[in-house]
Amino acid sequence: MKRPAPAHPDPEAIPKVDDSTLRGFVGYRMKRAFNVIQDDLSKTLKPFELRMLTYTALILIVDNPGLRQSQLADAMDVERPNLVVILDELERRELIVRDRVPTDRRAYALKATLAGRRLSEQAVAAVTAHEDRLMRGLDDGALETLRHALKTIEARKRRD
Amino acid sequence: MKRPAPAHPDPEAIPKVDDSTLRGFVGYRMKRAFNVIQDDLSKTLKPFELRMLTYTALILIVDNPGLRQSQLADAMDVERPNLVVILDELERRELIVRDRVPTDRRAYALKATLAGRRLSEQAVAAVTAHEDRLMRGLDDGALETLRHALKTIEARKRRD
DNA sequence: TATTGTTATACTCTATAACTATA
DNA sequence: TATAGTTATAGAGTATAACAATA
Repeated sequence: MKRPAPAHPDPEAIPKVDDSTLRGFVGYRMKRAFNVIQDDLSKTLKPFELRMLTYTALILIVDNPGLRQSQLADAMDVERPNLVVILDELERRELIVRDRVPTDRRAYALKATLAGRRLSEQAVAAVTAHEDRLMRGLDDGALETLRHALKTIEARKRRD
Repeated sequence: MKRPAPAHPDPEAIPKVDDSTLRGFVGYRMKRAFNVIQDDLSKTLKPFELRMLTYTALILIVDNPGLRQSQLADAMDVERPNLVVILDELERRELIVRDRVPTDRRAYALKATLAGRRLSEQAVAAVTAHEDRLMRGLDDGALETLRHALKTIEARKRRD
């Protein structure tokens, strides 16, 4: 019986889409690179039932005990309302607590529980392995230049 | 022995949130840098009533006349259904047309109209200026290293 | 049977306005 | 009045299943 033709019998038969105009832009390349990182990060965090946002929030709370929600929202560059559901999820899983601040009863002091600190430790180890995997092929000099370039771009942030 | 001298003796100076753990990850820096690029790009494209996705689609259609929707979706790394509304918008604005392919009546050959080519030309010029602004401060060597690093990361894409 | 484009749907991320309880 | 956290809501972006027309 006739087998269906192989997907790519001839490399010339599948003309690659020309994205040379877009390739000229760092933003285009960064979006594509970040998509790869994000995809791999999601898979890395899956076993811990964490997403990028819940992971980021957890680490920042572990590293900054007593943080207010508004400070965390500011640090994460998200609006306050969007943080609520993220913290609800971490609190429900008993990874963090929202302690009332005695001196300002409007605010909460965010703290990680022991379980939260343990999970963050494991997650950081997994994400470190994920980064090592993705950055393989870049030497120390290239990595340092990359970090510096990203910091420079971040510093161009508009506040209008 | 120097004390860490505060920039100005401001008692209201809020302590910065410590994100040193996250700063260790390129992914975190890239998300923050990309947010800045995306914000600025949105403002840059606003006068043309384009978003990142409609802009990307338009450029690829201009540069690849006759492209199929499935090829474009593949090139843009989006699922086919999500492309439909993007193309609907470009078609409604008469920037592109969906021509039937005579040899395969299931498919559409995407082509930019004259208006589409003109708009894409203007948009590319504006985005070029936006990139020049954002990348200011990076010398040619750093930029080249950045491009290469992003390509290397993109190439780590998983296909599972 | 497989593929192209489509519809319907759902989930995540993000942004704004308005509310509450404090200050 | 102003601020911290919340609720409600809406708009993007993304992913999957299922369908009609065509191969």
